[in-house]
Amino acid sequence: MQVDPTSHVPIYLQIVEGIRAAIAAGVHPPDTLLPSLRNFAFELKVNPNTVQKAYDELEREGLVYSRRGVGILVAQRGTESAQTQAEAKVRAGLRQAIEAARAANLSDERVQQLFVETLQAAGNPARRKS
Amino acid sequence: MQVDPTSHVPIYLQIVEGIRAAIAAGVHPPDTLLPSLRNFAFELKVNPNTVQKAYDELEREGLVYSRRGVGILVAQRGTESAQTQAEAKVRAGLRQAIEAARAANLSDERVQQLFVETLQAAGNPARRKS
Amino acid sequence: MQVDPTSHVPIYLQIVEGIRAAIAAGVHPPDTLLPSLRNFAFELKVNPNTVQKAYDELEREGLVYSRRGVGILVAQRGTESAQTQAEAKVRAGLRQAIEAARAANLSDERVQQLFVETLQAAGNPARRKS
Amino acid sequence: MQVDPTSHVPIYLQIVEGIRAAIAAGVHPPDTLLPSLRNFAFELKVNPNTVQKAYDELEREGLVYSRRGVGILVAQRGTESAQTQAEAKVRAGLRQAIEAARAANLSDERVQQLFVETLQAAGNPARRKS
DNA sequence: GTGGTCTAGACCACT
DNA sequence: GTGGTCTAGACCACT
Repeated sequence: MQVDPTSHVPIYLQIVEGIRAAIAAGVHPPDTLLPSLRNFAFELKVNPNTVQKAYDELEREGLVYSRRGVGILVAQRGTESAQTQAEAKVRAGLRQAIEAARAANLSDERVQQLFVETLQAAGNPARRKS
Repeated sequence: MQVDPTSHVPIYLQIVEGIRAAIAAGVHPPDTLLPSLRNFAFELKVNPNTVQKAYDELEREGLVYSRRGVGILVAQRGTESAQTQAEAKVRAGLRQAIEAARAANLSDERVQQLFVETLQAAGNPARRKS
Repeated sequence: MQVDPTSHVPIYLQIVEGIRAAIAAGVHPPDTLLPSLRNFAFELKVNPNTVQKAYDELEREGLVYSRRGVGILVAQRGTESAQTQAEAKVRAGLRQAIEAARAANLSDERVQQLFVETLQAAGNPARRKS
Repeated sequence: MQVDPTSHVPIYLQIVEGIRAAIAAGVHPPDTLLPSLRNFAFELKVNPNTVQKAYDELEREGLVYSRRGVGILVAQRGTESAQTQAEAKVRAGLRQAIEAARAANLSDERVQQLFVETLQAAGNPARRKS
C-alpha cells in the first residue's frame, strides 16, 4: 500500500480507503491485527498522528476496534461491513459520474459506452496484480 | 444553477463544473457573454471573489476569455472543449469507481450491475426536465 | 493592423503600439491624416471610445496632433520621435529579458545564443511581409 | 527577495517570477519547503492571500506541490522545469522585443547592437553580487 | 503550526 | 457598467 503526497486527497483518507478495501477484500480477517501505528507510519513515511487519525476513523465506522496493549483489530463483522461500504462508495461514484454526464447533455448510450471502454481499459481483473 | 454551501466541494469548483456543463450543453454559445461577476454572485448568494475564482479557472482551461470593461465570453472552441472535458471527467469518475470496486475485490459483473441500477435510478433523461 | 481581443494587453495599448510602429516605419509621414475615429473603430471592430483613448495617448506623447474638423495628423517630428520611442521600447524589452535570465542563473553565453536563435527564427526581415 | 507595490505588474506575479527564478537557480532544491504563506507574507509586507495566489500559480505550473499541515514543497522535477520555463520566458521576451523592432522597421544590425549594449550595461554577471 | 476557502469591501483599469 | 487585484480577517482541515 502506498500514499500519494502530491494528491489533494488528505493522506489520512487515502489510508482509510486503502485499509477499507483491504478489509473488504479479505486481506485482514476479523480479529486479526492491523499493522502497528509506528510500523505502518514508518512504512508509509508519514506522521504517526496521521495513521492514528485513519485508525480512529475506521473505529468510528465500526470496522476495527482497539485493545490497549494489544493493537488494532478487525471487528467481527468488519469484512462484510467493509464490503457494504465499499459497494456504497462505488455506487456513489457511479451516480456522480452519471449526473455529470447528464448535466453536460451526454446521452445515456454514450455514458454506457464510456463505462464499457473504461472497464476494459482497466484490464482484466483476473490477471491483474494489484 | 445552484450552489450547496454545506458541501465539502469548494463553492468555486461547484461553479466551475456548473458552467462547464452549461457550456458543453450549448447553453452559452461561443462569443456569448456569461453573467457578470457581480450579478452572478448576487444570484448565487456568494461573494464576487468566489465567482471570480471560478471564472479564472475556466479561463485557464481555455473555455472562456475575459475582456475588461466588457465581460467574460465563451471561447471560439469553448463548446467543443467543454464537451471534451466533460466526457473526460465522466471517464475519470467511472475509472475511479471501477478501481475502488476492484480494490475491494468486487467482481466486474457486480460493478456492471451497480452501473445499470444507478443509471435507471437516476431517471430516464428523456423524461427529465433539467 | 489587427487587435487581439483575447490578449490581456489592453486594446487601446495594442492600438497605440501599432500606430507608433507604423509612424516609426514611415507608413504615416508628418502632417498626414491618420484614419478617422469611426472608420478605424469599424475596421478594428472595437468601440470608438477605445480608439479615442489610443489617439489621446499618442497626442500626449507628441506623436500626433488633432485639428478640429479635420482629423488627427502626424506631428512634424512624429517620425523621429516614434523611432526613438520604439528603440527605447526595444531596449527596455531586451533589458528585462536579460535580467530575467540572470535571475535564473543563465550564463550570458546562453542568453546570447537564445538571442541569435530567436533573431533567425523570426525570419529574414528583408523577405518578410508584415 | 523584494516586491515593488508601485509596479504595474501585479504583486502576485512578481512573487511567481521571483520564486521561479530562485528554484531555477537552485536556491530551493526539490522536496524542500518554501517559506510558509504567513511568514513570507510578513517578510514581503503583503497579504497572505497574495502569496497564496502566487503559490497556486506555481503549483498549477508543476513547480511546487502543497501539503496541508506541512507546507509548500518544490516538486521532484521542479528545478529543471523552472529552468526550462525561465529559458522559455527569456526567449519570449527576446522575440517580443525583436518583433517590436521590426514593426518599427529597425534593422537587425541595430537590434543586435542594442542587445550587446544592454548586455554590457546590465553589468558583468561574474562580478555582480545579486 | 501548516495550507485552503470565503466574505466584505476598497480601489483601479478598461470599454 | 465591466473584470482584476489587494487587504483584513474569519474559519476550517490537516499534520
